[in-house]
Amino acid sequence: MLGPISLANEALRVLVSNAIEQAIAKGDLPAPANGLPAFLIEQPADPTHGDFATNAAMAGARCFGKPPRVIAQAIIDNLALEGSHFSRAEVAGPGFINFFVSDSWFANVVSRIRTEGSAYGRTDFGGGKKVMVEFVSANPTGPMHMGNARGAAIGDGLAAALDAAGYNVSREFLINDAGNQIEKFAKSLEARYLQHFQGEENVPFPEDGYHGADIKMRAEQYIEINGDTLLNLDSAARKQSLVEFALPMNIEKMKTDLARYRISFDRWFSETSLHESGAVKRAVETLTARGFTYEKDGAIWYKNAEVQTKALLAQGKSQKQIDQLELKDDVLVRANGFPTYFAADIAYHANKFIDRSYEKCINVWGADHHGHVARLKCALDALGVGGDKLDIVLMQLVRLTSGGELVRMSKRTGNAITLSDLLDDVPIDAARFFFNMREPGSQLDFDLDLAVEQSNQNPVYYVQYAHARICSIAKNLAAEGVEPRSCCENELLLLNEPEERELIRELASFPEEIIAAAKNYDPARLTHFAIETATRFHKFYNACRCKVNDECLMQARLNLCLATGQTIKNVLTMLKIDIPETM
RNA sequence: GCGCCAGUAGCUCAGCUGGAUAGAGCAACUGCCUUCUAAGCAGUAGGCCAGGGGUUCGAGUCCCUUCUGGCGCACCA
Repeated sequence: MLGPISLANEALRVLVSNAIEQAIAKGDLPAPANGLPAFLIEQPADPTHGDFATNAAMAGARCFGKPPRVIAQAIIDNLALEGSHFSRAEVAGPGFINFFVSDSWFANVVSRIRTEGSAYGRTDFGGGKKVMVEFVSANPTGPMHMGNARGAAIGDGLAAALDAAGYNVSREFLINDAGNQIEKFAKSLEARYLQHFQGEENVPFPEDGYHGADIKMRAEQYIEINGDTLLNLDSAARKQSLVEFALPMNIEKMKTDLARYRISFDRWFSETSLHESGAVKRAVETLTARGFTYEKDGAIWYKNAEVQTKALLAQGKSQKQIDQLELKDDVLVRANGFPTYFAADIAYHANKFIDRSYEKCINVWGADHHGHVARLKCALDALGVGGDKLDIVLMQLVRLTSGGELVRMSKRTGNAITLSDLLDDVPIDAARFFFNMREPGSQLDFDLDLAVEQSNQNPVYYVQYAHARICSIAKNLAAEGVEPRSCCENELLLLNEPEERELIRELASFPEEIIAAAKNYDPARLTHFAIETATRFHKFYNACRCKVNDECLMQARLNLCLATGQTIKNVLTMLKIDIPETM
């Protein structure tokens, strides 16, 4: 089932195509040599230009060898609009053909929303395709930061859009509980532990260690429970005990923070499990068997330069352009026998696509990882997995501002602001909405003051307010004994004020907006839609009263209000934002 | 040096994959509550879409180039 806009689009495409063929058959237009021109159906920004428009006449100017306006008239003369959702068509501007939908189309939109209820907006566009969105995947050695907060909101919003667009979606968090940063974590914990007993000045802190207060806190927590029992152990055993104590606590903290942020993952996937199961080893072996590795300086290397060069040549890049990239090979297994993160990542994605048969995987990454994208995709091709099934959403970083100034540190802790700090200060609704207001690719300034402020400046309240107003209208009418009932088409046809039409038009675009959000990996479309819908409702509210003497008109407007409320509820539910009935 | 992302009103940003007179919000100014929530609405003002070339019926949108900013070019992840 498609949305009302798509249905009209498709119908219109057929009508215009038929009209062109009819015009040619009748001799109104010459038969083109190279087939019919490709044309677009679009929605004009200005409502006086109709509800839909096509550029068919302008697109066909060359192949028909006539001025666009003449072609447009020939198409209109051959249109068969009877029985369609369109009432009339006219030539406009340089040769657009503007179409006006019939009144019944608007009436149908309202009754459709009322019938579909919480399902309105959902389509089967995705055809149940199995997709995964992997997001956050924060380093478990410390607390989550603002970038994770944005990634969390974007990933969850994207997953919601894909779900509503008819995909079978899973949300996943990769726990990087292996590799070098865990070793750094261990060394840092050990140093803090020893410092507690032997004095800070007597125990050097590792230069590349984690200096955050959270490390010290975990060491102290360990001491509180287990005391000085680790002092007599060798370093390896000591570090193991500390990591086994601290890591689960950090992971648990991430889970509670994210739960507070209203995000739940279908799976928390452990990187360690890939090493333990032999999956990483197998991935390296497969690449070796396919001839994509070699040994040098005791390490196993992956022939990245060769594989990527081949891919770039296939894309039409010149050898000279490729030479400038100075592509380098990558280590898969270090000289000390430990696999690199790159090897683990290859194995992880093989696991997603082969072992778990995902048809598409989308990873939300910070922009600082972009250098990794092409490499990983090509490596998956080399492995025979199909790198084109992996898409990466690169998200630019977040800057916090307050009073127009950049905020770098939390006043409370003196450390970088964490997700936990953010959630203490900013309402969850505001945070979720804000982080989904900009497309992932643009840098984001997060204004702390604005997010906290409960005023008209804060768009999330603007949207919620529209819903609360609708609830209030229904409540007031109910108090006078007016209960909503379903309206017949003739009653809904009374909704013909410009503000009513504008509102309905916006509501009708919801399914398409969800599909666009899913297709473009841009959940910001959902917040934009929510704001635009609220705007049109507020305009309608000021122009049209629901409480009127004409019972039919009153019911029709009440139905429109309820349809609007339902739509706002549906979009806010996707974003996991509260839907208050009073404010 | 090479690559990726961006540059639109004083500020924060949209601009529906090339369409008609470039739009919102904030900040400034002017109006609208004895009738469904004024967290709202209506209006005024604000622009060389970073600069320059090109592609075509038509460019903020696509290509080339210069400038500016962010990020990246590890046996880190």
